[in-house]
Amino acid sequence: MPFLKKIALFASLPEASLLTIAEVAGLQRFSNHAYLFREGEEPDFVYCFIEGGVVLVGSGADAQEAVIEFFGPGESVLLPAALLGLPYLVSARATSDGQALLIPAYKLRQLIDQDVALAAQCARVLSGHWRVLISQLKEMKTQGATERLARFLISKAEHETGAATLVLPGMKKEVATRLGIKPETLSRTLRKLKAYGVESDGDSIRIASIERLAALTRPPASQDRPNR
Amino acid sequence: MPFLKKIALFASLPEASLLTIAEVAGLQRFSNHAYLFREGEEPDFVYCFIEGGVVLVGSGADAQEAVIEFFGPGESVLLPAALLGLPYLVSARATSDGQALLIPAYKLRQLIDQDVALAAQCARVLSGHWRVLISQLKEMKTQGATERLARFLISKAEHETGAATLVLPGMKKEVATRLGIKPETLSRTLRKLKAYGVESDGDSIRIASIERLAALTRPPASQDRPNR
DNA sequence: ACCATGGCTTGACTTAGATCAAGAGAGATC
DNA sequence: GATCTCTCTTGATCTAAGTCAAGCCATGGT
Repeated sequence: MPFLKKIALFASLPEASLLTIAEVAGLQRFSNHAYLFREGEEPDFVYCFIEGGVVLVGSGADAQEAVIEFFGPGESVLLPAALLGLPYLVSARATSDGQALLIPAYKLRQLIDQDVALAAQCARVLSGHWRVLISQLKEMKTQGATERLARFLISKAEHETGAATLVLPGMKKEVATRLGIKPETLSRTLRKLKAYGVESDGDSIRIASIERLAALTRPPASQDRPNR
Repeated sequence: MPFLKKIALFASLPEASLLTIAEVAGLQRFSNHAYLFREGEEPDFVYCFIEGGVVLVGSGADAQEAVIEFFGPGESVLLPAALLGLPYLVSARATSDGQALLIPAYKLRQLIDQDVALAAQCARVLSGHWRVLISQLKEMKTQGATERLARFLISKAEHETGAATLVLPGMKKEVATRLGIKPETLSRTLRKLKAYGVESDGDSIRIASIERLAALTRPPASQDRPNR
């Protein structure tokens, strides 16, 4: 199982642990827009993406969807539900064709109490996930739609300076709810960002200068604020 | 150290682990409104509350504060930053006098690679925290201020049916930003909830019927929706 | 080739919540 | 006991984002 090494959860584990995992892991292909699992279900597996990715969505009341986050190759989802044996709080919908490694939840619950390396790595990966959510929550509570979109785009760019081109990790309407806004508002906000050097064509985006865009997110701070 | 048993992180650990932890843990008293640590600092300790609690706040641009969550007795904060050795993303301000157990971060980073029981328990506690944040994010993205307040109040009540009395876990303005709204809006929203049997006096709240309040959060769902 | 379907954009209008402003109480401090 | 400061409330207005509605364009099926 060469690709175990590509999954953050397993990359740093010693050979012994890898072997045990390889024994219980299964491979699954999935196609775009397919649901890998749904909110409320009992957790059967942890999903680790080798290729392609998913979006985690929570379905609020009404028919509203709340996109929590996008996940791609090397990342894992559902560790929390699997470890605690509690129903999923979110559904996962594929954002492309791909394949994932599935680790049975009950196996993981056994292994984690026996294998220090695995347990410690789980704790570290979960810590990272926690920090991602904290950042998102902070943004939701303190920034407006424009700033959030700007930071989102920057976070999807590889480098942090100069120009960048990137592809949105999902449909525009998914990106919209990830940002906590409606698709219509995303459309308009994206257009507003043209003035800051952001060109969009379908699902690919070109940022002329990341610095310029970043300047948007922290208000001038000092004396003069031209307009706004 | 009898109170190690009262901390969720340690409650289920075997004697051997408890002893190692007791050796490195220190006790600290703190008083209301004091900052235990601030955003951006290097993580020195994990904090486990024996008595009293804190609020985790992230400071967005400008002077805006974003309250992430309240933590009280038995709970721990900062595990993620401590395990990863990354700067805190939030500050912690006491919401009452109290005392906390401090575990040095570097010790924890050592222990977690040696003690399965501890590592596994960290993973489980972090899983729980992750789920709490997911729920909050979902609410932020799909519900209005009124619904969020209602669910918040319900979550602070001990039982889930009948009447309940509760004390807000912090100042009203902290509760407000925890909910992602301004203090003024909290005031008004609280008043709106009077119509649903919620009486407030200072920081104590009386809910006449939790079921009635809960009904608010899931819209009628079926055919007829009176007004709205 | 035709017609659905569904995603995206754009415009006109509405609204939930923010902002600005003023005042009431409750502790502190001198 | 008078004054400051700080939290909370209430009222009047403003605005960012939501809603409703129409149209465009790509995709996919018949």
